[in-house]
Amino acid sequence: MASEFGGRCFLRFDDTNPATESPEYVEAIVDDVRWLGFEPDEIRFASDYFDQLYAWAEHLIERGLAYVDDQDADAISAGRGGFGQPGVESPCRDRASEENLRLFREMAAGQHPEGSRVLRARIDMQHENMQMRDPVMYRIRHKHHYRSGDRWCIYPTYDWAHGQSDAIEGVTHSLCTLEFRDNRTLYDWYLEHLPLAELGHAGDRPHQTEFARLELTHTVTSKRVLRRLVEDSHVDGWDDPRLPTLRALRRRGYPPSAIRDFCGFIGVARTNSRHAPELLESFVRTELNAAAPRRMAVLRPLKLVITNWPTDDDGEPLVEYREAVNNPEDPSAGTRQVPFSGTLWIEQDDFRLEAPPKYFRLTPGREVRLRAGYFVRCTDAVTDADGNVTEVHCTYDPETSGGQAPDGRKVKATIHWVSADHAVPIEAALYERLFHTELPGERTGDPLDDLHPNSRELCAGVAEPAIGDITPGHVVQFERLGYFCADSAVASSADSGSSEAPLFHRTVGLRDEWANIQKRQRHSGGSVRPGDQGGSR
RNA sequence: UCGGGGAUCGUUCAAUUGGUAGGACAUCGGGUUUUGGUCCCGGCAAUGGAGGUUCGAGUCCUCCUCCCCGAACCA
Repeated sequence: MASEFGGRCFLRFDDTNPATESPEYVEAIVDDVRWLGFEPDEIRFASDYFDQLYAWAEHLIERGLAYVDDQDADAISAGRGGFGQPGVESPCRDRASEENLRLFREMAAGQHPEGSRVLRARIDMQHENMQMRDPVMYRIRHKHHYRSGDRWCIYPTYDWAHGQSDAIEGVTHSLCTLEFRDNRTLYDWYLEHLPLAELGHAGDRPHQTEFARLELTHTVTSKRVLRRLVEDSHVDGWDDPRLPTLRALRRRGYPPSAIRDFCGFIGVARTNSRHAPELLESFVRTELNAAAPRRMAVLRPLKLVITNWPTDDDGEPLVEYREAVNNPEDPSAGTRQVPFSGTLWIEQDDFRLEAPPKYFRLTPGREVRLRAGYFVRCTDAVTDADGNVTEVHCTYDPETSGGQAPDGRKVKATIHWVSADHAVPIEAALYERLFHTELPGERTGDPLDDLHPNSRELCAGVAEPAIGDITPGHVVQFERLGYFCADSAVASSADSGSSEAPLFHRTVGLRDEWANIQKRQRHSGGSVRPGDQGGSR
């Protein structure tokens, strides 16, 4: 927004609570923001302003607008009243300002125990907005702060720090999420009662604007719940590709530009809404379709033998190098050589002993095209004792080397493959939504009750040799399977068993028409709706 | 219970001062295609409800309904 209007953008950490701040979080957030593509003009901390905040607190005390309250947290809470019930004033509320000043200085000097007193703004205990019922400005915390060290033992609350920090920085537009709407009244009250002119900033004081947070279905964004997922090992860490955190999306291969496009497209609104992840995924696909190099990989291998494949003088099957385009969307990406021979791995999904309706792939008697290879016709299949297909036999047509038949006959499917003798083992992680419901926790109150039991499936697969070109952190399209990101973690946190195979995270699948057809076939599944038959109305 | 926000296709974001409700995702149909991908064409589909003002209301007024936030020494 700052760049759109030629302004400057500050990234500020409101580190007002020494108990919940740590440098690790700061570094992680700054790192995530940079990766997303934003360079803050300045990084600031509310703790930079503790001195000014303290001086302003005395300013309010001197004017009878703040007082030290000796009540404990429970008493203050009880005195605040409730929705529709007015609060009651604290017995300390009319203390003389000299005494308030003395007490406040003693608090700052460490002469009072933690929790014994607070400084409150003196506003209105009858106010219909709870934020205005004498909010707490300072609390005593005898704790070390990761930035201000042991200099302070009283710490400002968020409300007392936020607007003032904005004012000190000369911020004009202070953006925050919807739940702070009620706090805005207090934000304005503080700023109106402080000598901001002394700051020397030109123009108006800061103003707060609220907008709806970005929510997605089938996941959680609550820090509390995310932490539970991580700490209770439901996921592998903050960068587990199933999480919606920026570092997770990064590890999964989401291009930052796709995330930015998505955010720009949905815009900024005040409506509480929850976007379907499909929309984000469509931006990811658009980006990756243009940029990702193509390779062939087989995730659930099934052996295919070409029975009429020629052998060389030693009786060994011939090896042929086929030229394959690296990206049909980008001719400049060039081509590569892919080894082809008489024994190949194909996808189990690409063969059926008995083909269901609309199934275009391999089945006995049918001819399909091997991508960048030849037409092959299935002659028969070998099954084991349980009836599982273990091997598929085909014959190839040497005339179809160009991918077309000279006699003009067509095939309805093109399938991918990997030469068995040249296959390099890989491991692929396929992800489902982390939660199987749109709004996790809606039924039981606990989001974890809606965890998808199999949100990750690991496949031991094979890929063509040129997979070696794909370095960690980069995304490749496995043809017909989706986009996959080479894992960038030093040691894979996924339990990959004994395999040393490189790990690929499926960023997102390709649009899958066949999956839709199957879904429809399942839903119609022989049952006919009553109205469809009778023709009566 | 009181205060504050909000409500438009299945989902989501639009719609000058009141003037034909539009796009994207999803979905369905068709075309192209050596990825059932991409691309192209087309279809379906909405103003929460009831009144009122007006030639004309998603936009203005009244009442109602539903959803979200708010009673931390959290942010």
